[in-house]
Amino acid sequence: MTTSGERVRRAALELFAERGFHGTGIRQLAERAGLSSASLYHYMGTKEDLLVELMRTSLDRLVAAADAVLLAHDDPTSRLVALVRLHVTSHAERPLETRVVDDEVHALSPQRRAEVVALRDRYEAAWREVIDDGLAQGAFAVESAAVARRALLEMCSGVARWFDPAGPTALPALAEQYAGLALRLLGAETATDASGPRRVDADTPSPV
Amino acid sequence: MTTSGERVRRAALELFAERGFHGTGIRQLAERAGLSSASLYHYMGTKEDLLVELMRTSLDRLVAAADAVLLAHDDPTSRLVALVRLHVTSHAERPLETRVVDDEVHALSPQRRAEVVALRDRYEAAWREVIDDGLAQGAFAVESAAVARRALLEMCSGVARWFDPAGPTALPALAEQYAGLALRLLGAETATDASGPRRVDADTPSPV
DNA sequence: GCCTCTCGATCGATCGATCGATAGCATAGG
DNA sequence: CCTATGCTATCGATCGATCGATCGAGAGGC
Repeated sequence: MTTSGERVRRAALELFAERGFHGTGIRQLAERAGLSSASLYHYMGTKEDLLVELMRTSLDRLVAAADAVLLAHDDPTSRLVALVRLHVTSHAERPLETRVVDDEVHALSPQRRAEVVALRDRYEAAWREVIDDGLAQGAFAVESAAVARRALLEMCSGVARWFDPAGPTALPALAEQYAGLALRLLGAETATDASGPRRVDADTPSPV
Repeated sequence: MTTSGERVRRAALELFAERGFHGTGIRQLAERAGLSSASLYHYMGTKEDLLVELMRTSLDRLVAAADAVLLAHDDPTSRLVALVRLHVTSHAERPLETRVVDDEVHALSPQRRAEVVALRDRYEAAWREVIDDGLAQGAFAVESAAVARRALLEMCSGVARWFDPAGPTALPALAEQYAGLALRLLGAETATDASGPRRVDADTPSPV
């Protein structure tokens, strides 16, 4: 059984992802959730509160998963592979959440935005640590760690905008491809074979 | 001298990029342009017409520049480097245009969206051709041309969201870095040195 | 006397949000 | 067992504000 509260959140997720926060009206939200617009307010604060809640839920999970990755792995290469798998998998499996998080930050008031951005920064700090360590240890070789990190994050986030579960590439294979692309981009020394996927950490279960 | 029409377009560009299409009101637009909301309509059709015009202008330039790249270069490697330079440079120099194009497509009605998406697809077709050719000729080595193309485009587009002209990396150097990252990601055979920038085509002037 | 440009006033529609009321269900008091 | 009380869930009606857009009018140059 799904509760009305869950239906409200689901409706908001779908509509915010599809039409954007400002493009979604309270009445559309209510209709999608199967409620009147008045009843909506029994399950949420303001419309912005609802958006923040969706973002926080999504980012909390991502941050926790990233922390788990750092705990489960030691060397920068396997950590990076695990982070890429995590990011690609979660963006492909939850495109609505991640699209809302990535695209609707601008709709938040300054205070709420700061809160959400702080969470996002905490997540990206894991990437920063891994890439910096890899550079310091000589496992990676790039001119700028900051540039490489941003390039990698944007590249992996894009998956949420085009991945189709019914498409030619299954998700696990896609995550492996991205891990290989990321290692090559970083100049990882293990990347000598130009075409095959890299199986640095094949027996780790999907962390999301 | 700047005409009122130019000021309207500039205001729309800034506000659509900052607050989004649906987050920008006609009256904000007018205030930023230094006009009344009624006068606005002397220089535009509907608000959506204005958005489409901004997108088309930006995409037309991008498509023309990509076509010029294909004309000016023959082999896939130098073509790809030129495309990356073009994309990164234009996204860094015109972050407002590119953010509007990349983020506000969802605000368009189906017909207008189809028109804009067709333009964007025409641009991306240049990337597809270059990557497919490079794979066929053995210059690149990736599992999936489609995956690599999307990863590259997302990675390069992200520049518009964070590049700071006053930051530590100047734009030409950044474009070179991205060209190097892209070649490594594609498994280009020339990418043997792991750290230095690649100067495959250093004497081509910036095409945007 | 047209043509370009600008504006105040205002249109109907929709916005996010709140109100008081009602129905259903639980639990406690007699 | 009955009913009084209180809590959860729901809604129609409506609030003031703002939305995108239009109107007729005026100002100024050609």
